[in-house]
This record gives sequence, structure tokens and C-alpha cells, in this order.
Amino acid sequence: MANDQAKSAGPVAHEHPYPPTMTPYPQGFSATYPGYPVYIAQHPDANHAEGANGTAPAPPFMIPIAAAPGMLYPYPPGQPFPQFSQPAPPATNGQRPKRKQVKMACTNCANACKRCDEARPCERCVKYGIQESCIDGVRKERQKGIKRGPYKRKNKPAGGEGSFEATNGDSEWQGNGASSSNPTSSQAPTTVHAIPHYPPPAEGYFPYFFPPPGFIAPGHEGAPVPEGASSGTSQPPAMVQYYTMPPPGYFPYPPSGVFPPPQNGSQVPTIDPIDASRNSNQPAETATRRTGDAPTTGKKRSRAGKNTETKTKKAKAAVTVTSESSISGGTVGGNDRATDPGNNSPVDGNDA
DNA sequence: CAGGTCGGACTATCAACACC
DNA sequence: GTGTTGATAGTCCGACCTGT
Repeated sequence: MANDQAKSAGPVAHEHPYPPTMTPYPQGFSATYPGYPVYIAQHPDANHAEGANGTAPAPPFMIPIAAAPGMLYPYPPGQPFPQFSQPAPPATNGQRPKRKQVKMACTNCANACKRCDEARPCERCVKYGIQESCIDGVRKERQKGIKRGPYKRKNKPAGGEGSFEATNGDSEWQGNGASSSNPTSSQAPTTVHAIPHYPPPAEGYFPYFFPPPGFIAPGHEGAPVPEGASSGTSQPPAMVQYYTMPPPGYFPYPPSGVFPPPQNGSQVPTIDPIDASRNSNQPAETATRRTGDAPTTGKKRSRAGKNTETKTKKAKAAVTVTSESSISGGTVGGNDRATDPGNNSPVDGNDA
């Protein structure tokens, strides 16, 4: 979805910019946090039960919580998974949601063809302890002056049906889920409103903030919601209470006591729901793959076995790059193929 | 079995075109 | 000037391979 809008609307301005403008942490933290207040929904009574005297239950109200840098806001304990007006991509027609790409993968991830994220060092590099080499590559400039043949104009739909894809409610952010068109969900509509004034980010993504350096966000690989959950199952994964140590000078935890205070006054071990479902200490990346996330495209490919030819693609890229822009070659922390120290290929260590 | 490798599907970007 | 098309550059999924 985040990319749906990007795709359909192109590089148009977002009416509701997301992610919002990020404010740098004070006191030397290099990460950022959104500069707007964060709310959580609170039911008037503790049990979410019906109102007093048997009257209809009062609607939940929003309470602001201190959006302090360094805090992550998972789902409050006992609260159902939040629903947005743009629910996770409907699992209908068995199509998987569009893949979301980062603008620029770090050299290590690009080299390993692995998912990267916007943070630097990225999650993967942190995991492998190669933060120092987690740098952005240099994006090659697009060629210009290439002549093209005449374009075949697609016949305009002329207002016919199907001309506009965003007809079934995925066109616009409509607020905090009041119009959630998912009556089948057993969850009460939108008990948790994460950031009510902004559209949801990527489908199924719950807004949360970058933790201070060194902390791990609850979701792996940029997706707080495991992929399998968003597409296949209607039930979201169980979220684990989660908290990180705030930077100095901020609330150690929300004043309303929504979350338990950190133990020892220091960092509470972060628990990733994905990892939690697994036994332990497994690298999230491979583990999630191997535990068989939802079958997706069913893509099969024949592989002629490992041979030296397999590197032709990247080798070629390296050649082109080295020939045209020999800048930054293997400098910065160098080359290092994160996972292949022996391979000093300039491929992504510098190019790209 | 865990983790690395990498082919190729998929996505984002943007210059060239087409149209008003 | 604005919208559309389509090629390019890049990301990363997931099958395959290798080492322990």
C-alpha cells in the first residue's frame, strides 16, 4: 500500500506525509522520532466492558503518551491488533502484497542480496557486527539522451469500469479505522489507534519509532507484522510487551503505566514476536525463511548448481562501474562482502 | 541444520514521449 | 505544462549450496 500510492500516484506529494518529519534525538542520539504526539486508545473502564448501569459502552478515548525519543510503542497488553482504515492487503485473490524496497540498501545487504532498512547501520549489519561497513552505495546515474521509439498509447479507459483500481477503499487514508471494512475480523474495530492523524504506513505496519542506536525494534526486517500474518491469516501475531530504555531526560515509561517499567532501570531485553515464536537466538532472517513463511509466488527456478558463472551478473556490474566511476572504490570500511570475506569483489562494496 | 550464495522476479525511478 | 510510457537501476525473495 505504501507503494501502491507511490505507484499509482507516482511521485506526487503525499497529502498525509508518511513517514512524518522526523526529529533528531537530543543529546547525541543519532536516530530520530516523530515530532507529533502519540496516542493510545484507552477504554473508559478497565475491562472494556459495557458502560455503567448497563448502558452502551462508552467509546474509547485517546490518551497522549509521551513520545519520548527512544520509546517504542507496541500494542498495549491485552489489546487487539490495531486496524487501520487501510487494512492489510486483503488476502483475497491470493495475491501477495507488493514488496517494499528501501531506497538504498547498504553495501553489505546489497552485496548479499538481503533485505536492508533505512537505518544505518542497518539491522542486518548490526546483527552481523559489521556496522562500520554499513554504508550506502553510490547510485549509478541513469543514462540520458537515449532515443526511444514512439510510445504506444494505452487506450484510455474512458471512465469505464476498472479504470481506477483504487475503488474498493484503498485509495485514501480515512482516519483512524472508523471505516474499517473488515467486518469479519473478530477484533473490535480499532481499539488501538496508533497515530491517529497520519495514514498508516505500509500495510500491516504498526507505526513505531526508531530506537536509539543499539536497540532492536520489535519487528524484524522493517516489518513489525510478519509477512505470513498479514497475508494469510486474519489473526495478527501476538505482540509482546516491549520497551526500550529511553534516552536520558525522558520518561522511563509512559506515565499512565501502560507499560511496565524497565527492569533494573536499564534496557529490557527486547522480544521479537517472530523470535519469540521460535525457540531462541536464531537469526531472524534465515529462521523466518526456513520456518516456512507463507508460500508466495511459488516461483521455481532451475539452478544449474554452483559454479563460477553464477557471478556473472554482479561481476558484470562491477566491471561497468569500475570502468566508469572508479570513485570510492572499496574505500570506506571497505569492500567487505559481509558474508564473503574472501571475495573482494568491488561489486557492492562500493559500486551500485 | 544453519547460514551463505545468487538467479531472477519484482519494484522504484525518471527521461523520453504524447497530449492538451 | 502535465500526464504516460517504458527502460534502467536497484532491491531482495527464496531455491540452492556448503560447512559444521
